[in-house]
Amino acid sequence: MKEVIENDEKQKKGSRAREDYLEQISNLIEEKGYARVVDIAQNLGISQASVTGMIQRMDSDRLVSYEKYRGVVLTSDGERIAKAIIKRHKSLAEFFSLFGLNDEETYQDIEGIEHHMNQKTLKTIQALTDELQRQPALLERVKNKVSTKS
Amino acid sequence: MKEVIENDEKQKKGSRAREDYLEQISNLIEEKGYARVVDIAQNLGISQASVTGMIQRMDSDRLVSYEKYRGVVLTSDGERIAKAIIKRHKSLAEFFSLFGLNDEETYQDIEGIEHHMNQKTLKTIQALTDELQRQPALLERVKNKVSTKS
DNA sequence: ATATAATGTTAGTATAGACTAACTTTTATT
DNA sequence: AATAAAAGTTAGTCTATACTAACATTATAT
Repeated sequence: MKEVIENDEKQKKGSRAREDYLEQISNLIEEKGYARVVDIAQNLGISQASVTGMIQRMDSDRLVSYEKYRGVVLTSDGERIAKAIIKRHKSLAEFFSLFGLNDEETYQDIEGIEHHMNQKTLKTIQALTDELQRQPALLERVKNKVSTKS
Repeated sequence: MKEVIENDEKQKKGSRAREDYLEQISNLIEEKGYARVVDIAQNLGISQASVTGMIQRMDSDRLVSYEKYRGVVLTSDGERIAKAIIKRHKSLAEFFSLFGLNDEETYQDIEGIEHHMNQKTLKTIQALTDELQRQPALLERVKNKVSTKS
């Protein structure tokens, strides 16, 4: 019984949508010092009303702290999740940009992928990035392989 | 007007859930020659009733062809999408298994990731896999880096 | 061939997350 | 301070996808 409730909560806290909100909120606070509904909506490409609804739910889940007409701030849980997702995003972006993959399409890929990557997998990507950065010749060979692929 | 309809259709056909169904159905047909509701449900970890409902919707979308109490088969559209997603799955599985990442956790990662990877990104992964397979020493260096990472 | 088990379907329900329209509050401009 | 614009909220709706319970069909075993 308890198990089920805990699983549900974990599921909710870590949902794709919530992670996207947390990422944007964190970025906005970083950039401008605050996160407004209108900007979150803009960055996520959804309506303001949807954002208001979601941040209310996220407040119930203790991911953010919200007071009507005032801004949103991250709780420690929210902060932790946001940091993790942003770190993943950066690692993936760095990895793909090695190959000149940093257009809009790849950005979409990253946004999709970043939610599904555990620590171990992420570390492998990071190690690979590191190695490729140290070996430009190797990187070139791989890049060449991509363009001449079947 | 037309744009909107086309986008909606594309969205529906390519949804995460539908891709998962197509992948499992294709795998089942490959393995056993047919795809039963009970097996699809089993493989996806959901109820039989949910599968029945979904394959009915997928029949409307022309992703599968379905007749009550008879099996499900893939249409050419379904086949095409299934092939693409399975190819992505295999490429990713091959890549990660290079690093000994092929446990249950990584499998989950792959299932999440495979839906969000365009052709260009996939080719890069494949080229990298190829290069690492040809250079065991390089692979070892990267693997070693992972285990001694901060 | 009938009883039982396995499989499949229907009907009704729930939930997450989006939407629009209408309304309220806050901020900016004169 | 009055008003217009911008931002935020509420209420109600929609869709995708899952669920359970009850029922229907098909397959299996005696």
